[in-house]
Amino acid sequence: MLVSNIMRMATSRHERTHTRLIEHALDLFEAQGFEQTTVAQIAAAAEVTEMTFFRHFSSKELVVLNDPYDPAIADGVAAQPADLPALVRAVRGVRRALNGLPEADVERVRRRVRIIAGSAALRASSAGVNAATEARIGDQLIADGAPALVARAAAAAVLAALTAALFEWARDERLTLPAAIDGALRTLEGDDG
Amino acid sequence: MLVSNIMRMATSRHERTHTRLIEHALDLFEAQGFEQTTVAQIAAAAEVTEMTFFRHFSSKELVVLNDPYDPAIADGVAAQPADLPALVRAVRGVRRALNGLPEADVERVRRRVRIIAGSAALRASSAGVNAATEARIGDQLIADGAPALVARAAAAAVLAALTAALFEWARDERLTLPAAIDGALRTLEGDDG
DNA sequence: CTCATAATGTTAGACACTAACATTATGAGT
DNA sequence: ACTCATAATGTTAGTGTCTAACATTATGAG
Repeated sequence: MLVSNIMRMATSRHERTHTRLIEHALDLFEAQGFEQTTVAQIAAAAEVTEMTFFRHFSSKELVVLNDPYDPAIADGVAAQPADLPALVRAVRGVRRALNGLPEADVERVRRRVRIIAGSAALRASSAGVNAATEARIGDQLIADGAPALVARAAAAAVLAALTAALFEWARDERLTLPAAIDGALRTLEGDDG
Repeated sequence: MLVSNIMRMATSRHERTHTRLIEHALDLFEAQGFEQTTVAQIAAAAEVTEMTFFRHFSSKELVVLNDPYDPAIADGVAAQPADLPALVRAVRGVRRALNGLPEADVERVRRRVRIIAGSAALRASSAGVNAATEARIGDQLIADGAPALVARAAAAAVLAALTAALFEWARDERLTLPAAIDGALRTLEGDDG
């Protein structure tokens, strides 16, 4: 019963329409822009109703903003020695968590980031998605002895720099994802001229 | 004619309903929360129509997000010596721009920030408001010779840390606004343990 | 007091999203 | 293969933000 569930899960109806919605949504966002695309259009392209769209994604933004790498980041921060400055701990924690990124679907990620970077609404609510991670990083820094103000500022700065790196990477074809991330993080460590 | 215009501007009808809308909006946001308050309620309290509300504020968020200190920040960055690291230039530029804050209405600012910090929607779109300032800081850093990636990361980090400082200040009554800002900025300079 | 125009009102509608209930499809056990 | 609980989707009706086009009222300059 468990096994059959797992077997079925690989391509259940729910999952099929889920990916179908994502694909058509991204296509439309690239072709017409995010704000110019209505949920009705996406639903029609995926041959479902608007209602079904909202059953899969609680908002139009969340079709694009699906960050599965979040929990790892807070763990990476927790793994840092507590006697380092808060900002350094945050930077190294993020670097550690993002070192082993799955090389596989980098192009798919770049596509999404490009769409996000191209829409003010998406950029804004991508900050909202990051808020949970930011809070957890801050909590971890506080638990390791940092003052609240310092911890919140460090967490916010690292995530903002990381997001900026992603946007630059999406914009500049010559950049590698690890190179962009490392460049941004090193900026925070003062390793530049 | 010019004089009479100025005299009238101090309390024109437009300006009166403008401030009336703001006051009633903030009152309602504090009493019921931002998302629980409808524009219709605000308009009714201010004795105008919804349409009038949107003529004064292009979105519900913009009643609270009214940052008049933006252009000064980019100027402060421009005033820094170009041979310093980008992050340091950004930090010192912001510090310089925010040194002479009008002491007067600090409590009014704290009220607004508290409302913003208490709503996910407002936090998200406050990032949107900062985007223009962030872009200008980044442009300035690039103009002074910083690589694009470093410039964007530094600008994003500084503004994010600044925002975090504002939220902490709104939350912690013991904090002074200058102290909060300075604490966040010094975190980015590595001046802590 | 008159008149241009600034300020607000009215109406109609698009779009994102929610709630309650109805319908269809899918697979598990038989 | 058949039955049936339930997962998945559909339908309908609505709220709330925001826009556009046009109508009305208030304000101050001459």
